[in-house]
Amino acid sequence: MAYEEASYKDKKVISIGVVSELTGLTERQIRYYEERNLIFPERSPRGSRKYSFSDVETLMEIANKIEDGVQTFEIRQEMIRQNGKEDQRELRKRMLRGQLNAQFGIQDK
Amino acid sequence: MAYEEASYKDKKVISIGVVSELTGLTERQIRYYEERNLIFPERSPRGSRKYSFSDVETLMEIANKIEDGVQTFEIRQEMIRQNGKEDQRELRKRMLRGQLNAQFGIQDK
DNA sequence: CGTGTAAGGAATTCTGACACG
DNA sequence: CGTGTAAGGAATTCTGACACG
Repeated sequence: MAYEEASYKDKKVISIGVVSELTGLTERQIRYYEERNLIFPERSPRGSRKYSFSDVETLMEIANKIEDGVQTFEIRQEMIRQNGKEDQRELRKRMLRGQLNAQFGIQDK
Repeated sequence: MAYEEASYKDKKVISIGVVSELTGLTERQIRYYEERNLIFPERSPRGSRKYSFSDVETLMEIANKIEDGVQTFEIRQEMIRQNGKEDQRELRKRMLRGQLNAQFGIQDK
């Protein structure tokens, strides 16, 4: 775990203008979805928003749902549930790994 | 081949300011290496340079070589040789695939 | 050769607000 | 609720050039 590369997909390096081009959303819309806690860009040293490719994908999904008449509040609920599920999956994986280690001493590093 | 995603690694979406932060190089240096044909950013609709993660990696290698006293001209020579090798590898792969197709009719799509 | 810098302009991004519905 | 817009400022990026060595 010496590396914290987080891979290209999650590195926040894209400015709002490019995200706008990539998603077809206006900057106003993108900022609003942040206000509604649907995405969480980082800030560059100078204060401008930086997005990852993951964020771009999330925004495309949000755009689809909004088009279907889903409200931002509901979208957030879905995301929370979704994250909950992922957390459970991770937890299960970790537990399984623990068992294997106990039985066979498989390296966890 | 319906997709042209080119994966995240090669998508040119990073502005020169962020590349500067990521590589530790000044914008002046980054633009100069482009002038010397070592990197090839795309231009956004409005004309600003856009780099990929691949470009960032290439720039880190360039930075190392420059530090070792290698001149931009030599670095370019190396890159050309390197690309030549990759082309040959690709060619060999393609030829092999062709043989297999001829013998067993394996789908190439 | 590789890099710094001052120069002036054009485009980007930010925030808070008013508007419509 | 979700989005558009005008507003003013601050930061970004661009190009061509002069400088040093």
